[in-house]
This record gives sequence, structure tokens and C-alpha cells, in this order.
Amino acid sequence: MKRHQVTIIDIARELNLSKSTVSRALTGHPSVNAATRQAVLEFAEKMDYQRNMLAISLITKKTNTIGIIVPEFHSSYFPKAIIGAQEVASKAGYNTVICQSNETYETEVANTKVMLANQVDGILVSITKETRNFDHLKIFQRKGIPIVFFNRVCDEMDVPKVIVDDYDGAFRAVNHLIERGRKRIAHLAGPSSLKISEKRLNGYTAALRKNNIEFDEELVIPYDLNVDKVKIYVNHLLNMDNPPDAIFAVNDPTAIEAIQVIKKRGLHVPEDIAVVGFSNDFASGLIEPSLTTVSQPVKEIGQTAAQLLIDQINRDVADWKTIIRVLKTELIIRKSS
Amino acid sequence: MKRHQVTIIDIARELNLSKSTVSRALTGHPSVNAATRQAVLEFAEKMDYQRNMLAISLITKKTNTIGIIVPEFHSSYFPKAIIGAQEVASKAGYNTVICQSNETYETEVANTKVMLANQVDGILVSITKETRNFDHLKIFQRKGIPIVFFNRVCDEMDVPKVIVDDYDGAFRAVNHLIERGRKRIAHLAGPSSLKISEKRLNGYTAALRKNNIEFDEELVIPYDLNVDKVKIYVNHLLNMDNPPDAIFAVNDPTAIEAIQVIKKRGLHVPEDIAVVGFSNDFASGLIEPSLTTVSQPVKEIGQTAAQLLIDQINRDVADWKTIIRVLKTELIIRKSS
DNA sequence: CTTCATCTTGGGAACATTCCCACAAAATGG
DNA sequence: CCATTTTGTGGGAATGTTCCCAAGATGAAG
Repeated sequence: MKRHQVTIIDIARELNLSKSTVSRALTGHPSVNAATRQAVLEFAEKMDYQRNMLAISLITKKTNTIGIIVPEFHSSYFPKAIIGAQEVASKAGYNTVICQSNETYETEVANTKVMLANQVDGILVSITKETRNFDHLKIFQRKGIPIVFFNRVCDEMDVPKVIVDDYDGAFRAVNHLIERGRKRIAHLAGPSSLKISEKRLNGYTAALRKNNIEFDEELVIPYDLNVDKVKIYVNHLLNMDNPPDAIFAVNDPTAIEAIQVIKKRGLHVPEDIAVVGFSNDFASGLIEPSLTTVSQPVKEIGQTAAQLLIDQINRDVADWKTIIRVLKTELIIRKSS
Repeated sequence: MKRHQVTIIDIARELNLSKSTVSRALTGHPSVNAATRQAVLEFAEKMDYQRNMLAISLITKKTNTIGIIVPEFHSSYFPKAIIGAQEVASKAGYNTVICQSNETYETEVANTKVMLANQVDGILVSITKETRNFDHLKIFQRKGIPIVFFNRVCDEMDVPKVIVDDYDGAFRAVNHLIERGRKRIAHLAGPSSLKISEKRLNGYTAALRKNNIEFDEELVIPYDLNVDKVKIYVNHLLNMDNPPDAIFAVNDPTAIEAIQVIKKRGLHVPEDIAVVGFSNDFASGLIEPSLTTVSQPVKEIGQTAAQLLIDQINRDVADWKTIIRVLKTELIIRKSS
């Protein structure tokens, strides 16, 4: 186990060249003799030479690395988005460093410090449900490091954002329930700190209004997205004097958990109570009854965000401050409604 | 948007100190005056100073980064394992760089080059189903960079490995089917290149042997884990003159797909044909009928692997060459059998 | 034969930091 | 009050690479 790593200086010494020439040969600079280049490349290959990106990045002030900060890894949403982002990034020659904030503000702040210390060229962020102060992200702006938000965005910062039309998706989902004859539709909503919760809630109320159904505050339960609590809320709804005949859940894990609870109580979905989710997670097609949900182009969201970030890094976009990409959702009607 | 990043030299100039002193203050070296340290820390904070890990790593020859190479991100297995690994790594002060090999040998090789160029302190690897040559991984050994394999391991390399007892898990799964009265048990197996496929197959045959059931080659179908093909295989099995009364699938996605195909043909699980999977993916508890499967402690696998790697980096373990951690599986009996 | 352009190579600064060595001032001890 | 230790600080090499400037060699043009 020898520790010393092969450097261009080793190669230079061995081949009686200067490190400059070796460097040029390795990077494909035109002004180096063909024979010399050949010799260098062969010798480098033979010695398992690997360029030291640390030194290169230190000089060029470019790491060819983008950071991705997401709140969690448990639902299929973020892994899928990351797949899309990585696809675009690696095609453009960028590596990715991924951090989970575990839905806590403090970890998110720590994550940003890591990104800064590692000199990433840009970051993709989806904030936690706790994040209300954005100073840790504004540092990037001040330092001129591009940011792109996706999914969970920050309105007070002028940077590109990639989202789906949550309002429209929710509206169509609730409208669909009403068309199916439902009159008392409950909404298991997300935390009010998140823009997406707010927009889905707005879509919900708008659909009610359009159909002249009175809004009942009691039927809306915002919660912190910790699925363990869904059981309590669903039971609470079912125990009401005038229980709902449908539930619109803020996301699929919530909807799936709700169905489980309803089934456990011996009630039937959708006969007794219909359920609609949001996101079209993998499991929603498998559960019995299969879940009606609003699908979003998750991978495409990741791809779009990464592309926007890379364009910004390469200064290929002019008015990036105002860019907001809103992708379309699609209502997928299955058996739960 | 100012480009110049704040360095210790800037701080030194401003405070009339040398960069050495500033460096010491920032790193918490004891031999620096309390007042001086205070001044430096305050000024650094005020200026959004962030230490440049590139420069530090270049000098210390330590990046505090570990690389993780996994074949895919689609099943819940690898994301879960990564969660475990990241948990341990970040607790030990390590960052993680994650690469997907997309199940192709070439991408895997490219991934290792990235890891080398970025000077990771160690790597966690689960190989692709294509990988038969291991030269790209042996480079790490030669350079003295620790490796730990998990899940999909390479037998010809003397490095720590973390696996589950696939043989035993498969044995118990098949034994369970036999106890339930099944006599013709098919096996949708994984590619023979993977050790885990082989071991699960061995467990399958051993269970048959123990119960004096004759092994029928026709009932074993090894395939490349591309779930789209499951439909063909299951239909093939069901169309046989003497069709099987049970299927043991090499993993859960395969089993779930098999159940869908069987249901689509109007047959019933488990009455007509029982199905057992392997891994206890999230979806296996939701599908109708719920899937009997062999659960593995996935997160723990990631944790164990990361811990082993970090111990190796810190030279805390002596005989690491021979370490093979075999974690236990558990048979989870549900409705599909 | 001189002049100038072209091709190829070498030398050295720069990047941000750590860490060893040196050294001055202050504190301690007899 | 002098010798010795402790405390705090500065200087500079080193890390591996790129990139600019200079310069020698070669060849072509006049």
C-alpha cells in the first residue's frame, strides 16, 4: 500500500520533460509535439495517473460540481427528481453532491456550509417545512453562486424556480370528486409554511367555490407531513357528526395512509369515502383500491432545474432572475374515487 | 455579484496579523491569544468567510469525503442503504458523493475515475450486473484507498463486505411455500453474474432437496432484472402443461410485477399460485394481496458498510481484509402465500 | 546570410491553506 | 537579576495543477 499519488511532476521527471509540457499533453493543448504527447499519455496510463481535481479546481475556481439539498429521501419524489438532475448534470460534465436536510432548518443550514466549503459551482434546493429564514441561501447570491429552487421554493428570493401548477392540480382533483357526486370533501393539507400547501389549499377552495359548495373550516386539517399522525386526523374526520364523503390529501403517502385507516375501520373506498392524492408515487398504482392522484413530471422537474442551473453557471441565460418554470400536472383517475 | 472569495489573507491584512495566526485562530489552535482569536472569529463571521476545503484537502491529502457507487436508484433498496450510510458518514464528519452506474459496466468505470479525481478517502460499492472485470476497483487498492462492498460484492477482492444471508433467506422462503403445501415452485432468478442471485438460487434448491422435491430446471428462469420482461416469463410459466403452484422471485419488484400479471389473467393469489418476494420493499405491504417476502435490514447494511469504511480510513481495524458482515434476514408472511 | 514567424518547451507565479521553524516578549524561578 | 520556560506571532515551504511569458530551435522568405 504505497501512499504517494502519481503527479505530473513524477511523469515529467521520468520523461525528462517539464511539468508544463506534461500538463499540456494531458489536457490536449495543441502546441505539443505529437510524439511527446503520445509518450506522456502512455506513461500516464501505465502509472494509473489520475488528475487531482482539488488542485485544478483551486486554480480554475471551478469544481464542476453542483450541490443538491433536499428535505428527505423517503418518498419517491426526491430520489426521482435527483435522478433527472443527475442525468442532465453528468451530461454537462458536472458531478453532484447530495445532502438531506431531514426536514430540519438547522441541518439545512449546515448543508449549505458544506456546499460553500466544497466550492460547488451552483446549488439546487428544495427547502424544509421549517425554513422561514433564508439568510443561509442568500450568501450564495452574494457570492455569485447560482441557485435554483424546485418543488419547495422561496418566494422572497429572485432566482429561477421550477414548480408544478399545484393550484390547478388541486382544483382538478377536487372538481373531479365533486363531479363524482361528493359534497363534503375534507382536505388533509400540508404545513402552511410551504408554498405548495398553500396553493393546493387554494385549488381546493376554488373548486368548492366554483361548484357552490360551502367551505367548511372543520374539514381542512393542515399538518406537518409526518404520516404517523394521519391516523388521528382520519379517525377524527370519520367520527364527526357529519363526516366527509371524500378526502383530498396533500400528497400520496398521506392518501395511502388514509386509505389504510379507512379500511381498518371496516369502511369502503370509494363507496363510503373517496380518496384522492397528489404526486402519483409508485405505490399509488399498487394499493387496493388503486389511488386517484395528480401526477407530476418529477424527473422532468429535476432535469429542468439542473439545466437552468447549468445555464446560469455558464452565463447562458440573460433574465434568469425572473424565470419560473411551471410544469403541468395530470389527473390520474383510478379506483379510489 | 462580487467574485473574489474572502480568504484568510484578507482577514490577516485587515486585522494586521499574519495568515498563520488567522489560520490558527480559525482552526482552534491553542497557542493563540484569546482576544486575537475572538477578533478573528468575529471578523470572519461578518465577512461570510468560508474555509476553502479544496486548499485544505490539497495539503492534508484528506477530503473527508466518501464515494458511493450504486447500480440504480429506482427500487427503494439503494436509496435506503444510502440513507443509512450517509447517517453514519455525516456523524463521523464525512461528506458523500453518490454515483449511479445505471447497471452498466462502462458507467461504473467512469464513476470510479470521478471518485479518484476527486480524491475521495474511501468508497462504498455495489457492482452492476454486468461487472466481471474489477481492474477499475483494484486501482483503489493499489493506491491505498479503502473500499467496502455491500449487497453486490466482488469475491475476488480481499476487502470488507456487507451482505445478508441470501442463502438462508431464500431457503426459508421456499421452505415456507412447501409447508403451505406447494409442490411445484418456480424461481424467477437474477443474473448468474451476481453472487446474490447464485446464493438465493442455492437456497431455493436446498429447500427443495431437504423436502425431497425434485429439482425441475424448467422452473428456474434467470433474467436480467429488467421488470418489463417478467410478464413474458410468468405467462410462459402459466402456459406450461404442468404449471407451477408457487413462484419465488429474486426480489420484490419482480414478485409485484408477477402478481399483477397473474391477476390480469384472472387467476388468484395465493389460491391458484402463491408468490414470495425478497427485500420487503415499501410497496410489498400495500399491494393486494400483500406480499410475503424476506426482509433485509437495508438501512443497517448501509450503516454497517459506512462504519467499516470509516474505520478502515482511520486505520482502526486490524484484519479488515477478511471482514465479511453477514446480516440476518427475516421472513415476513403476508397474504400472497 | 539575415530576419522573422512557427513550433515546442521550460520557468515560475498563482490558487488558499497548513504546518514547521524561528523568534521576540513576557513570565517564572532560583 | 539573570537564566529558562512559556506564550504568541510571523515567515516560508509545500500541496498539484494551470497558465502566462520567455526562449531556443527550426525553417522559410527576402
